Amino acid sequence: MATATARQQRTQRRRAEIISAAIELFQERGFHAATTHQVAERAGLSVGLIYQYFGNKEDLLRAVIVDILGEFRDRIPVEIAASGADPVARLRAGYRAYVAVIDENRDGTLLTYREGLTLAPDGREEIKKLEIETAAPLRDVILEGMASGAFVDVDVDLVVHNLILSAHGWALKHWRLAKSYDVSSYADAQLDLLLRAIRP
Amino acid sequence: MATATARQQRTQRRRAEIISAAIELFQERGFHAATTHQVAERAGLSVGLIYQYFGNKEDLLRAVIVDILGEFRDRIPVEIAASGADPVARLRAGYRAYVAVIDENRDGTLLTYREGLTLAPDGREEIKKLEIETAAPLRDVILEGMASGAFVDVDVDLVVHNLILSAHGWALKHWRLAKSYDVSSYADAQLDLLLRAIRP
Amino acid sequence: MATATARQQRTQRRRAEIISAAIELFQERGFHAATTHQVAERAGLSVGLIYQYFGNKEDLLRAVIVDILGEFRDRIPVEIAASGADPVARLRAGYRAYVAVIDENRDGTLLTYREGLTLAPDGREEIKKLEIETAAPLRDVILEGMASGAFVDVDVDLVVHNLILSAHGWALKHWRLAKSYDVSSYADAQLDLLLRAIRP
Amino acid sequence: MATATARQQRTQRRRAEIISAAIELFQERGFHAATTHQVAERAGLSVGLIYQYFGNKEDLLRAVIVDILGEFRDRIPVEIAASGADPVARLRAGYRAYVAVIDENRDGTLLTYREGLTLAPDGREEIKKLEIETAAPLRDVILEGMASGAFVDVDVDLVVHNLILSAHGWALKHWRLAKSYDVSSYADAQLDLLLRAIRP
DNA sequence: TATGAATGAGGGTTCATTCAT
DNA sequence: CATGAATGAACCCTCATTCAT
Repeated sequence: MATATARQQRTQRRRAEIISAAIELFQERGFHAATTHQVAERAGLSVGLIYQYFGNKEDLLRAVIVDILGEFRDRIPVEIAASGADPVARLRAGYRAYVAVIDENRDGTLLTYREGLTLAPDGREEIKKLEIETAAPLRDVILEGMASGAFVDVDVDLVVHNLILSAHGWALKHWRLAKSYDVSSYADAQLDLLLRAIRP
Repeated sequence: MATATARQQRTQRRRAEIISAAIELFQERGFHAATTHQVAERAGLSVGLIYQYFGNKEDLLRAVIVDILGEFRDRIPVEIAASGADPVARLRAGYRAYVAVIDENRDGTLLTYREGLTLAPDGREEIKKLEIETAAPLRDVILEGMASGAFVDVDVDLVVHNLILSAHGWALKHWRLAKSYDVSSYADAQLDLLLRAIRP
Repeated sequence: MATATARQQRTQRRRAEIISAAIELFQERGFHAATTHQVAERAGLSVGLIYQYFGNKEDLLRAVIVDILGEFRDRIPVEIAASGADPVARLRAGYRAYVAVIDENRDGTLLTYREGLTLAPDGREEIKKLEIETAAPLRDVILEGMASGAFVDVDVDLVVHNLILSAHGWALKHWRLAKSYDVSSYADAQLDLLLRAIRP
Repeated sequence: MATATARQQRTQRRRAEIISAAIELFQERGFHAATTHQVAERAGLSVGLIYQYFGNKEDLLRAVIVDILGEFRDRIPVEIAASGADPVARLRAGYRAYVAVIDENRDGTLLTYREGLTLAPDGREEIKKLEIETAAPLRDVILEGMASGAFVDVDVDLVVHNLILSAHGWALKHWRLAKSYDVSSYADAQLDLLLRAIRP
């Protein structure tokens, strides 16, 4: 039905608008300091509506974080796929994409760190699952590399853990890193360091 | 005067009690969700007293973070000094101490991550300074090692940044890492990886 | 639009309800001793709403005082205008109206005296301006009288100052004056005294 | 006993110091905004001591007001007595003294107005009694004048009421009056006006 | 659907007052 | 007498949430 579809689209748009406003506000002032009224105002609609789209403030936070993590899940595999077959090239592409997403969303990344515990256990589990899902493509690349002999045998999970930490580090310590690096050179420097450790 | 000293000691103890209770509560429920009344109750004293020792809730948070960072500043140099002259041994000692402090203080570490941004600019600056101070001993060890030829030439600050991130990683992702590592093996695994990258 | 008007009316009514409750309470117990919860309770609505209509407790006090002063501004000129052309009659009408308003609003008048200084400089200025505005009609009457020869030349401002003080005196010392006077006889006695001084 | 006397003197001095500090503070910030700690600090002693000299904060306020009113009670009769036998001269002397005390203690006068109601009924009664006592000398002067034919027959209490109101008016509306008058000319102008009304 | 007026529990903070030293 | 650390009741204010329109 055309009407139903139109309505659904409208709903989708509304949701996106609210999430977008919430991301901005949560980043600017932190989840707790930002009020639902402010979110409503910035999104250009009424408080009541927020409660129709998201049951409560915490659910909105969850949606916001999921939205951010979603970008990683969507973009990293694409970039890896587009980079050919060489494990090193694939790793480089994946990591660079990861850091790029973080850079475009620096405050959002911090938000995930700051407010992860704010969520109730349910939400926390959802986030953890998404984080693992997000890291999976990088994990696969390392595994492939190890299988093909391009990388030595190491604890994949530790390496992935480090990759992700170092990527997040770009947001976490941006105030210091930005003096010596830009996104691209940071990613390269980290990759060089890692490759020295895991190349045969 | 004995009395003056006794009073000072009492004051010190009180401060420590409050900070300790605050760390627990802030980490359990988050800074915003924890109430000053709860902190008072857990510390076994009255709300009013908290406000006599720390001007307000945010100052308490600041004190808590400073207190945690202080432990790094105090313990790492000692461990390094006690480990002899070999750069690798010194690095190992310093990093292990760092990870150990984090492990003993996992809640506090997470707190620093979560709530560091909650502070007003002033407090944030203070924390940043302390963080740099805290990292200095590790930084010196790397520099010595590079000077003596024990390590190849790399960007010291990047390496130190990674060391600290990976140490914090132990607290940040403890829920996952604890399945494969204990503190000690985690530190060793990370050191091995790093040494592969920076040894000639 | 009917709805908009209805809403505005409702808003006006709410404001008036809150102000009315506040006048009562502030006068009964003093501004500081009265709590916002008490005001809300007496007005039959919630605390939160008070803060939606008036930003904070002090602003409520300001509104209360402005409201009271407004009655003078509205009523005195009307009474004067309705009293003909004779300066003495006009003075009498104006002053009696002034005292009448005070009598109907004795609590409010005392409040102005007691709590006027409680306001921050901004509010104080606003009040001062209103006070001057309030006195203007009486001032004009005296000036007319002097111009027409009905009154001798005196310092208008001093005379007006005394008129207002003596009117306020009815509220300030009501506990004593009420033994000998009622509103009307008080106003007359004061007028007689004044006229002896300023009639040629 | 010399020691007992010395102790009493010390007590008297302490009391005076506290009252003096309290007057300053209460005037500067109002009774409610001033804290007992601030009073203690300004008086150069500990909070606890205030509670030994005055049972509680309200009693301190009462003492402060009594102290101020005491000055009227002490000075006006002296000035009247020193001004000879002429009723007009005596009235002038008494009123000028009254206004002078107010001028020297402008904030204290306002304090009496603002905080009179703050006191519990007991204290309020005490103040009222003192006010009447304070006005008595002026009342007597008017009565004498009426008896001697220097003044016409009027309601003494109304006249005294006006005298005192106008004197207080100097403190209450000082911000406006100070543009046209100083203490002395204000007293004279008021006296002139009054004398036109009550001289035969 | 959409609004926003209304609610009220709860939090940070203050400060008069006490009491062990 | 004198101190000042300690208490805790109480206040102002915020803000997530609801619901009549």
